[in-house]
Amino acid sequence: MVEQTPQRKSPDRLDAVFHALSDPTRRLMLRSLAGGDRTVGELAAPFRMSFAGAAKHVKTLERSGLIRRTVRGRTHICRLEPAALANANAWFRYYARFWEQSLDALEAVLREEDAARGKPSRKARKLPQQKDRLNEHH
Amino acid sequence: MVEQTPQRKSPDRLDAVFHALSDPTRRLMLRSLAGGDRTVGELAAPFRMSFAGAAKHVKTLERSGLIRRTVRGRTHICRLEPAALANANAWFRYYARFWEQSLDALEAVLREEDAARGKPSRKARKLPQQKDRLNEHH
DNA sequence: GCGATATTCAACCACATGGTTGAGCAAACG
DNA sequence: CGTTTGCTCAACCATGTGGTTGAATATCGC
Repeated sequence: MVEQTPQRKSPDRLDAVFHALSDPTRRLMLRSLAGGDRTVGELAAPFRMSFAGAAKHVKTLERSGLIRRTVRGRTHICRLEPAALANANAWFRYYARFWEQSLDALEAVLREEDAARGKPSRKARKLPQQKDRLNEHH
Repeated sequence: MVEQTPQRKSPDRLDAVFHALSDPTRRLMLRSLAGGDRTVGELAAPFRMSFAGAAKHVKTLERSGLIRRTVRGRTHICRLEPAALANANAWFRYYARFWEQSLDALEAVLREEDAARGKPSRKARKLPQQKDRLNEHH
């Protein structure tokens, strides 16, 4: 039997957050919002799709809680809402515990950007014997 | 300019990864896998849905790259494949700095980013010239 | 061999999703 | 005032998704 979920604290918002993130258009919109608040029109502009189509994506982001919108006159200004992302990030952190061994391998991947060449430090992390992994760590 | 930064490594895998994570059943399966390798039957057992239904979820996880399966006899053993998760985690890392900016003192982040380049006061609100395409293929 | 086990596969269903178009509506502009 | 702007809404369509059932396919135990 599978234990009760680690996501019980943020009930089903995680579903919406991850779903929102699963679309490249919406990720790019978030990326744009990372540079500052944007109107729906500004968010929609870069995409080839219709305005209403892009506005749907904005609404999806809003429903997920990732962004918030304030109406000012006829323009709707969107801004990031970091709380929702924090939940998803917490999810990753939770699982990072279990995947710790592989996670420092992934750290290496992330650093590859900086240390792409230069040092062949190659930590040779013993390429884990998949037998005893993550059982001692809770 | 909108750089395609974090997604370029595994082109559309991010879509699949976030999509896989957007379902609570699949997240619970991942949680089970965090405790060790599992057969498809073991993964499916805790859920009230049909076996074939659960097996579909397993397949979705596999397609996303989050898990890998090795066939041994008639049983299929699934194990976590953290590399895919690494990309999603990298995505979070990338956006974390923008998020912090809206969370607390944005000047700190701006200083770290721009002071090195010598660009003084900066209004993040300014709309960048993103008229150029960022649609398609990210 | 036989039968039980572990799994995939195919067909099907209800419904959500991503996209379109066209209309409608409130606010800003001249 | 009327017209344009910014945006939502509703209808529609194609495809995808989560779920079912009923096979079919290997494999293990006897």
